[in-house]
Amino acid sequence: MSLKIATWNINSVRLRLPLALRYLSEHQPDVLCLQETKCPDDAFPTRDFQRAGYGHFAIYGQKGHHGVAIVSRLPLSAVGARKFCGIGDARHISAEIDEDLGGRPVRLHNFYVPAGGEEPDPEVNPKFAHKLAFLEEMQDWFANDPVMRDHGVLVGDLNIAPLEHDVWSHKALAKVVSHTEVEIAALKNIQEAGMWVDALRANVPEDQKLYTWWSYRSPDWESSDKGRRLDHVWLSPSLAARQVGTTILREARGWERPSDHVPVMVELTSA
DNA sequence: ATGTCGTGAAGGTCACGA
Repeated sequence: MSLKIATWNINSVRLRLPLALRYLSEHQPDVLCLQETKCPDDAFPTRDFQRAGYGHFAIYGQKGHHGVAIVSRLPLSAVGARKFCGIGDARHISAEIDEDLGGRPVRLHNFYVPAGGEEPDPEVNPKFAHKLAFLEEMQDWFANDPVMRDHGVLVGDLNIAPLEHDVWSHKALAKVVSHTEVEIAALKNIQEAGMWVDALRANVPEDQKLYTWWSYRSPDWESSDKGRRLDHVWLSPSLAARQVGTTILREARGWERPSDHVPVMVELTSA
């Protein structure tokens, strides 16, 4: 037996509901974490997910922008949504998955980290300052709250591609928001504070290119392949030992009216 | 530097965020 957890920045859950249902049907994750749902909670398409066998929800959305949700066929409990930087802008939700994995439930965190705007200078760009403050608060939280990081899975669109081969050109993107030194250092600090293990890179050597996002602005995304690894799955040590594998569904970028991000899944063994 | 999406509030297109 195993537990399969997926994460996907879907860029509007209502517009792309058919794609979400297709993904669930074809790949059968137990739990799907969504970002950029762009959907108020009372308009979330729970009925459609229920019909597909996913009847448990943890939702934190708002009108227009951002928004996160956990859609599950397993019961969820202890749902929490943390407001970072004193702003309730629907960027984090967590829940416990009541599935026996080594004798205790799994704590799942679903994040949508601020994109950070264009200019990588917190002095002139308040969006970049917000991103850095958000990352620092994540670090403090996981450093100081062992319960929140214990037996945990952290997923989401972290909007940072940390390694050289997490972007199509390390040199071209050195000063582009998502791959700057200061962001990469901040992400590393969070990882260390929470003792998180990077599950995607556990299966793919660091010298191989690995992407989860391709810009809409490139009409030939597949041939030019100028991607970035912005979406992540992190595991606490107790769960890293249970990892079976990960899958990045690159083909979903070529689906009709796609998101610019593709679904990412991790499989954990319960044996 | 360019490019393309989705949403909301207007108002029959544009601003904004990404």
